[in-house]
Amino acid sequence: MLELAVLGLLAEQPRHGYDLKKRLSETLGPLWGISFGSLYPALRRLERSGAIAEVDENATTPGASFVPTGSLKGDLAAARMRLRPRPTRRTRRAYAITDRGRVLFTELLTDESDDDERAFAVKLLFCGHLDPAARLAFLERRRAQLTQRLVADRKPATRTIDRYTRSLLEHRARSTQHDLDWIAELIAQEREDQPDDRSQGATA
Amino acid sequence: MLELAVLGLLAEQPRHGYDLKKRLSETLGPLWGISFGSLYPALRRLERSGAIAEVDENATTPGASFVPTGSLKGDLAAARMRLRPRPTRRTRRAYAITDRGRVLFTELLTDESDDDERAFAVKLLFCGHLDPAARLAFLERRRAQLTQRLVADRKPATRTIDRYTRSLLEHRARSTQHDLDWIAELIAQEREDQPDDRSQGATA
DNA sequence: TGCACGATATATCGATTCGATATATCGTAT
DNA sequence: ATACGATATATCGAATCGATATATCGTGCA
Repeated sequence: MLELAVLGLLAEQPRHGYDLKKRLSETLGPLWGISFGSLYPALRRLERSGAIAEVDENATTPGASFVPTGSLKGDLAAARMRLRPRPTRRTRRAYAITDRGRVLFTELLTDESDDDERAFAVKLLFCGHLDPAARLAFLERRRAQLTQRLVADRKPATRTIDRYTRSLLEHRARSTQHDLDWIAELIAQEREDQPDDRSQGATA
Repeated sequence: MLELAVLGLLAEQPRHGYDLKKRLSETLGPLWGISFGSLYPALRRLERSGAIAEVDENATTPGASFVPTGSLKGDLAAARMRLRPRPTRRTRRAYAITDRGRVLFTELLTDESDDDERAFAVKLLFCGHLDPAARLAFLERRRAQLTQRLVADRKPATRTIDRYTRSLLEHRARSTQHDLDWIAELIAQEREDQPDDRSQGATA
């Protein structure tokens, strides 16, 4: 999931870790407070797998020039580092998405096997990269999921429940309905933009 | 967090793992799909620390009779197990909360340092165990948190954002407002039940 | 000039949680 | 009998979290 989020942001332009975290936190907000302890390992995983690559931050045309910044930028800093046992880098590392990364991005974005709350939010952020039909399918999938949940929520509890528990359950049901209305509106907007409606036909 | 949830349920009556998971899943629902991979280790942690203890399921008076079920219930099953290298138990293990556990439960329930979405939901489930003043403080804390978030959500985005991102942010703000209304009502109900309002007075 | 301090930035550790998988037991319908 | 689905526990590797450490940058101010 984190990998999808990172790839999605890097698909726009090269960024460094701290920036990625800021963007994701302000957009996903309380739903997913990404931590550095998961972000940096994720970046290393992606780099190892060749989905992203470190780039010179000053490269203005993203994707074009991969200047592998193996050399150093500041001699003083470098000298200081050489004095220490493990020369940990603490200056910016900018990453750009690679062609392999774009393929992976599409795979993760269209993967239907993981569809929890988080996954939906992240995928929605980047569903502009999907073609209209796939995007509609994605939204419909979410709608079905929420409808399903609402059915489960509506059925009265089998056992006696405490006052606060009841309130929580009632609020959850209302929230689900709220989410459902939202998705329905997103779908309506999609259909408006795409009246080309061959309803589930295989005439792609 | 899981520990609080487990202790809260066991405070009502002894239960076994599978049951705990069912209860929590149906109540916390999509917000927190507890997995066995976290539940069973949590049970072992709690048992090691003495917060819970294994009990005979047939014990009708919880907390009174701790019959350590070291002995076996079925000879045939036991015989079958002895034939295997590692006689893993797969029959029910019921646990009951101990006095140590009740202390820990209260500590976790009143701990203000972790207050994310999950923590709020879990604590709400068990806030009936708090005294009215503490419960009100808990709800007020949540209200402040949501109000804070709403302020952050309301401020217009500094940068250009995509259509779907905007929709997500708008929906989030509405959801937060929805949650806030809910909490406000819970608080109102509390004050109704507790008009005894000596505002922060120590006259318990 | 220098230097204190908060914001920016990366890294890492231990613990918790997740998701998948394996396997045993129980109830019941055929 | 026995096949099957629901109940039940256990475990592994990987992802994530939360805390902590440390370096660098920008800015105000003495």
